[in-house]
Amino acid sequence: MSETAAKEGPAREAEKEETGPGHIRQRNRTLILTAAEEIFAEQGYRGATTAAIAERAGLPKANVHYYFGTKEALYRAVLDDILTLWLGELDRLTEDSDPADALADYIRAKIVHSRERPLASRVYANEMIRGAKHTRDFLKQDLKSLVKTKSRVLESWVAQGKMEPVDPVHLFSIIWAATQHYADFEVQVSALVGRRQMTAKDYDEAAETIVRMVLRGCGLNYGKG
Amino acid sequence: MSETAAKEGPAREAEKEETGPGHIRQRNRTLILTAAEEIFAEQGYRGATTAAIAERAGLPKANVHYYFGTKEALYRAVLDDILTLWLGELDRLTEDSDPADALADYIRAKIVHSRERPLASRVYANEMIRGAKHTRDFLKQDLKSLVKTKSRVLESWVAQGKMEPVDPVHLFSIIWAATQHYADFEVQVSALVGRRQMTAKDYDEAAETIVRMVLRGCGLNYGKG
DNA sequence: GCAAAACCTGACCAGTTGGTCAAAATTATT
DNA sequence: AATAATTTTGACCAACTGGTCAGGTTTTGC
Repeated sequence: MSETAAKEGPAREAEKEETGPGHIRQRNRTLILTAAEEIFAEQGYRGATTAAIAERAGLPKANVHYYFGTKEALYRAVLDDILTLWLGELDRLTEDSDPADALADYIRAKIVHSRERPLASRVYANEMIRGAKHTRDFLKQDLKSLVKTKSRVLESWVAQGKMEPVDPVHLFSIIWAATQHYADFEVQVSALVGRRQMTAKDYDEAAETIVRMVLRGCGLNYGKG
Repeated sequence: MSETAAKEGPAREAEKEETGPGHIRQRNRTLILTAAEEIFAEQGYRGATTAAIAERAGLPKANVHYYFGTKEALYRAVLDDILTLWLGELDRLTEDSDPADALADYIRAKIVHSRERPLASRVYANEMIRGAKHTRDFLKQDLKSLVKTKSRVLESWVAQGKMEPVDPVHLFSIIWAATQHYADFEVQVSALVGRRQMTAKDYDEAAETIVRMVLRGCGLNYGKG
């Protein structure tokens, strides 16, 4: 994508008072990006107003436009942050790792993400639902080639006799759908488990259920299976 | 919910020219509801404008307000339609049916839904992502009690030794997530399979992959499993 | 055929929106 | 200390938004 994500500040002590050139820009951009992620997740693209984002960030509206220009540029920057966060996630799937361990680890990591950064997941889900107008290139290039790479890993696992053949696109789709569901549809799942908020145990049980279905679906052992 | 869904017109021949009292109301409400589902799915609640809905329906904006009053009432009517459509969906899960057959049928039916009415799914997904402000009661009452009823069916299957125990809430969550993903994230899946639009075969393969994982995850037979 | 009910709609309105700008305040550089 | 660069912000604007309404047209019931 285009905009650069929030970078680390100067590697100083963990002191509040940062100094040096650009530290104001750094702080305010982060404030705005965080606020924007919240508002975009809660209200959708069109529903989010720059005024609401500014208020949540504790800055005047004109300041938001000073740093990001337009609402659309800010939205792209938020998406950039999310995609950067998600991109390296598939690293644990390698040819010589154990399929069951690798897939289970990946699923559990994705569930942790759903618990810890549900807002990011919701912004992304919103973007997909509305047709991925700002993410077309990412999907057709970065994500597609990443999936292609990882498909070869799956094929090698199959060739090594480690697992049954499974269509990789559908496998990833199911894993992503199931794990992100706990972020995007949190309100529905919460209602069904009868709690105002899901507990850590709820998320763990969700992860184990998904792991169980995926592993057995791939002809791998899980529990009694 | 409150508003009534689109009802069947008088059971006449399949003629275009309907007559009789209320036929105008019937026709225009359907036109507006269909247009509204499209616009709400594409733009989200806030992004959808009554003007855009009216234009898509081929009617002046004031006409939309004549039939539905407010944008919010129209949105609730659209949601009503969707929920009514989805409510009777779980009927095939009964105590004396075969778990493998019943679950497989249900998953395949849900995938058909994702293919044939993706817009409805997207409106619902959007509503969940944004916190289900208009659907709280449905979630906590109708859906929760329905899931509770169906949980007893699952428990009876387990008691009959037909399948392994599985947490019903997570099982349904995974099924819904995986199947609806093909409607909500259609643009992403399309990009990954490398087609502008998914084919019927793509949907069938998706369904079979989900069925395979769910059945084996429940300790049921599927293919070589 | 006629009155009542239902339907239609252009014109209008008050509130909101993303975005601009110029002048002031602060921070960085020399 | 002086100058340059960056940051801050209230005031402003044109476009758009959901919603209203009065007066007209069509459909319905009898």
